[in-house]
Amino acid sequence: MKGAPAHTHPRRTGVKSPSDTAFVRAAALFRAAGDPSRLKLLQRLSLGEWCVSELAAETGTQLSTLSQQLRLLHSERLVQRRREGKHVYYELADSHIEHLVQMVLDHVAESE
Amino acid sequence: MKGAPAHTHPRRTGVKSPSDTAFVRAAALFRAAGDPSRLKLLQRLSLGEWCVSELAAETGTQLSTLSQQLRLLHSERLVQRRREGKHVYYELADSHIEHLVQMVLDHVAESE
DNA sequence: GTGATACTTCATCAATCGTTGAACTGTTAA
DNA sequence: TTAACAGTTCAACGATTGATGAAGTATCAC
Repeated sequence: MKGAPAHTHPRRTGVKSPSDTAFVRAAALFRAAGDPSRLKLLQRLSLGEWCVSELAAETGTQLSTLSQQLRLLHSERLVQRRREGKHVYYELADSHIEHLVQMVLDHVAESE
Repeated sequence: MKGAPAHTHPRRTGVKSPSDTAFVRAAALFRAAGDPSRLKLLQRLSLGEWCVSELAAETGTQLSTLSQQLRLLHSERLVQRRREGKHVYYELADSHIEHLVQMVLDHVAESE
C-alpha cells in the first residue's frame, strides 16, 4: 500500500468539517483580500464610501485598474456598489469584512 | 491636470493608515489562506497537531505537495513546526489564526 | 557504516493573476 | 443630438502560482 504511513496515529473522529464549496468560497474571499492594492482599497473603504474616480485620485491608480480591482472585491461580496448619477460609490459589504481586515492588519502590526 | 476628477469630494483627514509593509504582509497572509487546499489544511490543523504523512494519508495529497503547502503557511507564520524523531508535527501558530479561519468559513456558510 | 522512514528542496511547466490601453456603456448637461 | 464625464469590459502581456517527480537532508534501527 503506497502513500499510507507505516506507523499509526490516533484518529480524530466526530468532527464535522465545512463542505468542499465552503472551502472554495472562503479561499476565494481570502484570495480577494490577498493583494496589497486590493487590501489597501478595503482598508480605505472601511473609512466610508468612495467613488471610483475619488479612489483613483487618492491612490494614483488608473481608473481601469481600479475598476478591475473593485470588480473582484464585489464579485466576492467584500464590497457593495451604489450608483448615484454619473458616479458609482463603493463601500464595504458588511462589518464582518471590516473586522476581518482590521484583525489581520493588527495581527501583522503586533508581530513586528 | 490629468487624473484628478473634475468634481470635488469631502476630504477624509486625520486618518492614520497602516504602513505600506503592513499591507504587503497582511496581503501575504490573506493570500496564504487563499487557496482551498491550504485553507483545508489550516482548518484541519485547528483540530490539533498533525504530522505530514498523517495529513497526506487523510487528504490524499502527495508528501511533496503537502510539504510545499505547509512551507508557505509556515513562512507566513500561520503554522508552527515541531520535529519529534523522524516526524515533523504542524499546528496553527496561534489562536488568532484559528479565529480568522473560523470567521471566514462561518461567513461564507451563513451567506449561503 | 547501511537501509529505511519521513520529510524537504529543486526545477519544471501549465495555469492563473494583475495591469494596461483601447473600446464600450451609462448618465448628465447643453 | 452631441459632447463630456464616469466607469466598465475586453484582449493581451508578463509575472506569479501550485503541483509534480526527482534528488537531497535528517533521524533512527540495525
